[in-house]
Amino acid sequence: MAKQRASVKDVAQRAGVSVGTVSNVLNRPETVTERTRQRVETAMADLNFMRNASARQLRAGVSTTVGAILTDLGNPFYTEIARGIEDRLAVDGHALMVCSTDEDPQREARFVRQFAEQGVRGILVTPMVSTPDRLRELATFGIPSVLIDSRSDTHASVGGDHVGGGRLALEHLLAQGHRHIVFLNADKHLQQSRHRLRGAVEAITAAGLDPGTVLQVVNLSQPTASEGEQALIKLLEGPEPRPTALFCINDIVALGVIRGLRTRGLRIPQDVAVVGYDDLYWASELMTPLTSVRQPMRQIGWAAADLLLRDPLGATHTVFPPELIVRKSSDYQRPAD
Amino acid sequence: MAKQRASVKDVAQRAGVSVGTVSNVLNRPETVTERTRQRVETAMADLNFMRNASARQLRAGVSTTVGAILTDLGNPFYTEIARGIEDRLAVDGHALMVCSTDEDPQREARFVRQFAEQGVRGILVTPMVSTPDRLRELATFGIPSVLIDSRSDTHASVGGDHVGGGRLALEHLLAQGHRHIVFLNADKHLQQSRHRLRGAVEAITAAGLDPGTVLQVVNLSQPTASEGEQALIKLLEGPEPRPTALFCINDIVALGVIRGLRTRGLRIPQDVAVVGYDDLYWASELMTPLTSVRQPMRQIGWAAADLLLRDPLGATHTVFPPELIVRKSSDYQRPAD
DNA sequence: ATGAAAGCGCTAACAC
DNA sequence: GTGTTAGCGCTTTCAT
Repeated sequence: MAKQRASVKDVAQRAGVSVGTVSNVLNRPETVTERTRQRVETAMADLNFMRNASARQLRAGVSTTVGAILTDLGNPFYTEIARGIEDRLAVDGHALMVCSTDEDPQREARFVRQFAEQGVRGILVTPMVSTPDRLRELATFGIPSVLIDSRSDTHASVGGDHVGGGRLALEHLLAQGHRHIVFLNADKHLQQSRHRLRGAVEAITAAGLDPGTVLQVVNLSQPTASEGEQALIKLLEGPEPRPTALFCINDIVALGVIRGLRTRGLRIPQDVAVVGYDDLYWASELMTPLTSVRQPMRQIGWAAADLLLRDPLGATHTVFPPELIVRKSSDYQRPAD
Repeated sequence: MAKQRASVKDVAQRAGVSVGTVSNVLNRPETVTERTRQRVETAMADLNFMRNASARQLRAGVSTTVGAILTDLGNPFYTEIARGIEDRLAVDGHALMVCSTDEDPQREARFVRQFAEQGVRGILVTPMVSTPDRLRELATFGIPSVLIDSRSDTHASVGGDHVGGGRLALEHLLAQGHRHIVFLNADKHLQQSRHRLRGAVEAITAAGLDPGTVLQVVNLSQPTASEGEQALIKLLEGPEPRPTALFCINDIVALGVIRGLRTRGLRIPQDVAVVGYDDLYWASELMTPLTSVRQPMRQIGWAAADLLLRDPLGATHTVFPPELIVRKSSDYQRPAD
């Protein structure tokens, strides 16, 4: 039933040449006479020959697939990155394997190993703290990797400037007169979280204010809409003073926060201002258009894949500057108390 | 520099057994003595042995990766499907290769071939009209495939009921009193487009009305927000009567339409009602909360992968029923003219 | 229960 | 310019 696929041997036979010649037209066509090349190519077409990538990789050691280990394929931030990666890989015909870690180190470790066994050409990863260690060993086996969206001294990386992004957001909120701000942050171990917090604190200090009194940090167990909404509820039920502004680690969390504020009849931005991060494509169309720190996700993905393919060694760090897009959710000048 | 990876040979040597035994430990541990199994496993751990998937696949013919050919990894509809696929594959340790066709048959053909060369275990694809032909040949080579989101007589498929979805949307709009409705549809060759249109027409006919006068169809070159907005502008500038309701092929198009209506000062739903499709997670939080036909994307992806892995032959069709979620964008009873 | 050896499809070195 | 051949790492008979 299952027909056998044609191999180089079959092609060679049909074209009346040796397998070596077939291999040559495949890999070094310039070394083959025009005439025989034609014959071989005809034979290939006739037999519908398809190279066996496993055999090729086993023998030649060349891999043409790249693995991407992302935090969550269900999150547009990461899929935009994936799209950028894909576009770059398509340029020279590489394939992309993907997986989501959901920030579980165990899962990540499994995927790293799986990709290594597949013999991928390299690995792109939106990392956790422990990730670089897991990748170092692979590097000794000749499997390079590039970190996305956060950096490490030992690895090449491509991402946004999170310190700058945090600073931008806070500068804006301070300028709008806010003095009780809550940062709905992700896991405190994540570099992005720490960097954005650092930027926020810098902005407050630079304004001559005390971070300890101006900024309260809440770490979410997951940066999702429902966690954002939960955290908001707790804040509203908590002790005074109520915050006048919320800085959210991403737009999805902000979405949940906006929903929660609306449900409770609080006005945005008059009662509470909201700032998100990533500037996802729907941010401008929300019930309250969302102020957000924009990152060029697709470019980041593209650049990361590009780095991996051209120059995976060395610890280059490509940083894309963030951009604050001010919209209604924070567009309100607060009167001084 | 680049250390060599340990092979079964190295493991065998270190454990003082033959490579056959190592292979047995890997593939049929029950046939090996407890004691030697221990020894081999220790050796593997010591050498940090990683199986070479290429060699394994070449020799044993088993592949542990699945290819998914999706329309667009940048679109949440497809990434939710991807996430569902991924979750199912993770259950038995399969890896996922993905790519976006952007509805380009050429690209699709390239990816099909690429996956075939990789020797994937099977292919999942959100197809175009010509897709089944492209896959049929692979089936004869023993590479099964499952269509997602649209069906064919020759292939297994998993997806939503688009006829039913179109019917739901139109029944609703007709009940609200609309008699001039525009369907912002995708490519007319896509099965989803045709099915949803058929459902829409059915609903109109069932209501005793004339589809020709009630429904106008506009086919978008791409189902994107900006194309949706463009189409809207043309409609508004076009001849009377202006439509009172817009049925959009997906929520992204609806997003553009809503933006366009707002920009031009038209009220939703009083002046124009809008209905989307897919019910993406932000639909309820838009400036005008969006009525939409919900599809269980993640489940669809999961079911498709499940089908591929368990029972890829035969032409099973799994259909998930759509659900209409009514929100403000269409929540207005139109007075009879 | 374990070992020896053939061979999956391909590439690359070498011979002609 | 083309043919011959060894061998990549693994699995799998077939002996023992």
